[in-house]
Amino acid sequence: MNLKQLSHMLALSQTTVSRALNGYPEVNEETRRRVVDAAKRQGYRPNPSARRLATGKTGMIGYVLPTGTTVDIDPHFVEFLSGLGDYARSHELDLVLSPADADDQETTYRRIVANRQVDAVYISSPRPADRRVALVNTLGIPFIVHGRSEGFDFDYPFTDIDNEGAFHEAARLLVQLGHRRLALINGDDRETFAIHRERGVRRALAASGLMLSEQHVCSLTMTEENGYRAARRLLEQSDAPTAIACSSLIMALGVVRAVRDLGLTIPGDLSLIAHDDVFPWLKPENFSVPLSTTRSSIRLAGARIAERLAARISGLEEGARGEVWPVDLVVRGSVAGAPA
Amino acid sequence: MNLKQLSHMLALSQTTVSRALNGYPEVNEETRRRVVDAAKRQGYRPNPSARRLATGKTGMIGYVLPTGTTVDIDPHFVEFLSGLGDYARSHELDLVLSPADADDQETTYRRIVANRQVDAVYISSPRPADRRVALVNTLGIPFIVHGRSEGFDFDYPFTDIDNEGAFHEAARLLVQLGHRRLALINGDDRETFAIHRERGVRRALAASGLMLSEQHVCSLTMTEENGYRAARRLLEQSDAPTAIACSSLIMALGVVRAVRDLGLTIPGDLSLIAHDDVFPWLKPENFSVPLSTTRSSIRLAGARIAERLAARISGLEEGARGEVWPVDLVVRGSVAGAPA
DNA sequence: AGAGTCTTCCAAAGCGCTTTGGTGATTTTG
DNA sequence: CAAAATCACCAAAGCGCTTTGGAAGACTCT
Repeated sequence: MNLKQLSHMLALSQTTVSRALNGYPEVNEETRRRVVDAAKRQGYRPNPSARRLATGKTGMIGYVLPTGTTVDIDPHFVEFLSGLGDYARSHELDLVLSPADADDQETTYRRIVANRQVDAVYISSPRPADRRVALVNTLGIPFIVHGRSEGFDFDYPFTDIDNEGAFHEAARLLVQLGHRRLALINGDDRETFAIHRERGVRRALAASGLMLSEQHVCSLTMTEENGYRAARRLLEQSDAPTAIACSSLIMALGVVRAVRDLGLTIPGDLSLIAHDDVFPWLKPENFSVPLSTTRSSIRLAGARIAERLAARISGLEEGARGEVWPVDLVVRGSVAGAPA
Repeated sequence: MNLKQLSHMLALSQTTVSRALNGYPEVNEETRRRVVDAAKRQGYRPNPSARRLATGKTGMIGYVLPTGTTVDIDPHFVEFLSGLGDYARSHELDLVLSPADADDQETTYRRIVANRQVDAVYISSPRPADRRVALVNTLGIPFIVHGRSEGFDFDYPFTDIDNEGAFHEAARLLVQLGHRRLALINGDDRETFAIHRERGVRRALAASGLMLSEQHVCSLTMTEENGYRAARRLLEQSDAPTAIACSSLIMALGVVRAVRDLGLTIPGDLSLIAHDDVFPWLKPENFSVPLSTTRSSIRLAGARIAERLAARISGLEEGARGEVWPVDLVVRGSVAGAPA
């Protein structure tokens, strides 16, 4: 059932039927009702291919997915997707993932924009002066950044959490508990979130006249194994830290294992706070010693970004507003006063 | 730069240019070269919207993503996606995720087929007599099932691993080591993979005249917390098992925690084998006691399924061939002879 | 009553591609 | 050497929508 047939059986022109269905004003309300009724009864659904050829609108949002045999997709992605999908579903939006060579995403961005394959895109895991952000900004496609970039001469719309504030609070608490030697097990420090977290820790330490020494900060992709390695390295130093802030729950698993392997205890010998993106399958309260966390649901972020993208597509949102969400500091058993 | 302009500057008809570019035979090789050259030089790329309106081909593969506030996307998904994306990238295929109400995916399948939004789809986490499989089969869109369904009067194409064989081998090893009371911590037993795994364990036990008692099998979604709960329940029974087969590494984390909480040891008091889908961020060899596993890379499965979908789209693959991959049993420190 | 203004509808022109159904020119065939 | 086959190309008709540029009729206003 296409528009031609439908309009024919209604004895109306395609124009009128199209307009009736799309809510244009120049059609009699009585006629509109007839049309809408008939369309529903006949199960008419406009062919999206035809519509996009005519309008350029696709009803899809895009994401360029960096791939490669040595490239791993972040497990956070799936939670983000849950939120995004949940919103998108209720608004009949689809998500198209365009796999790209991790070292050349630009080609893909250009392609999906030139081909008008999607109405908007989002960008995740941004770095300072991220080229993708600059690119989509000049290409002129609606977009939202999940996280923040830095160092541009233009503004852009983003949704981020207060990484600096979160890790500032975490470090401040540890300092107040008497810790003098803090360490940070961070994610990839080419990404902005990691930079902000380090900044937060340093600021908290500086406020008490302390420093984060270079050998007390690790920056690694967030795997259990890397968490273990980092923790061992830190704890086997002569001036081993008495407290660690850790950028991920998965890494924290490794930290806990290292602590155990070394015959130490949490929080007796080491206090630990990790960032929790809220996975359904791994909860900080279930660690053998319940883990203190800075908590922010990445799933909610996904839903929010879908919402903003939808708003931009339909012209309801404009400009370069950035929003920064506060992060909860949840104190559980893994922190205590510094050992004597 | 569109076809019209290109053909005009070449002083050829759109027909000839189109055919030259798409490799049709009825065009002089010399002319074809001219056309291809010009197209490359001008950076001409056919508008996909127009092409799909004309041909119905989209260059996209689809996946219906079950969503809902209470629905969690399986973390395995992201690894599967890595493989899928890696293949898709090299073949200029995009993936479109259509979020659907988890309780009504049929509407979405019908929509993407009726609208010709994708050239093929894949289905994951199938159950016996899975309605989605029956549906796409009748809808007539090319598809591959990742995993297996059961109980249809038709065949369908799938790629699965030998779950029954894997857990049969695992259980057989444990029995040979003298274990008499085995337990199974399984995934959702409405899904085929879980049924097959249980079948494998039962078969191995039966071969030695043993049984899998009802209170020794747990079926839960695969989270750390559920692994913990299941293990505690099992180990606090009067006839506690001396060996556990576990369907996921994430659950195994919980099992290990439970064992520790109960003051038991692996493998002294309990032998443990888990299934490993090969995550980059959590490796069985890094468990405090290295974990024995049945191993099969879900990422490779993703790449294979993308490959088969591509083959089906281009007509290179037909029929209902199912393939079943063998699974490695990797023995590490977490198994030992049954305690006396 | 005639001019202007809405209201409500329509015919037809895109959107940019593929594909059908030819048409001359050249080569092959009996 | 005429007939048949092949080659290399083209004009135009879709694909199914949206949107432009009217146009007919009803209504208002002076």
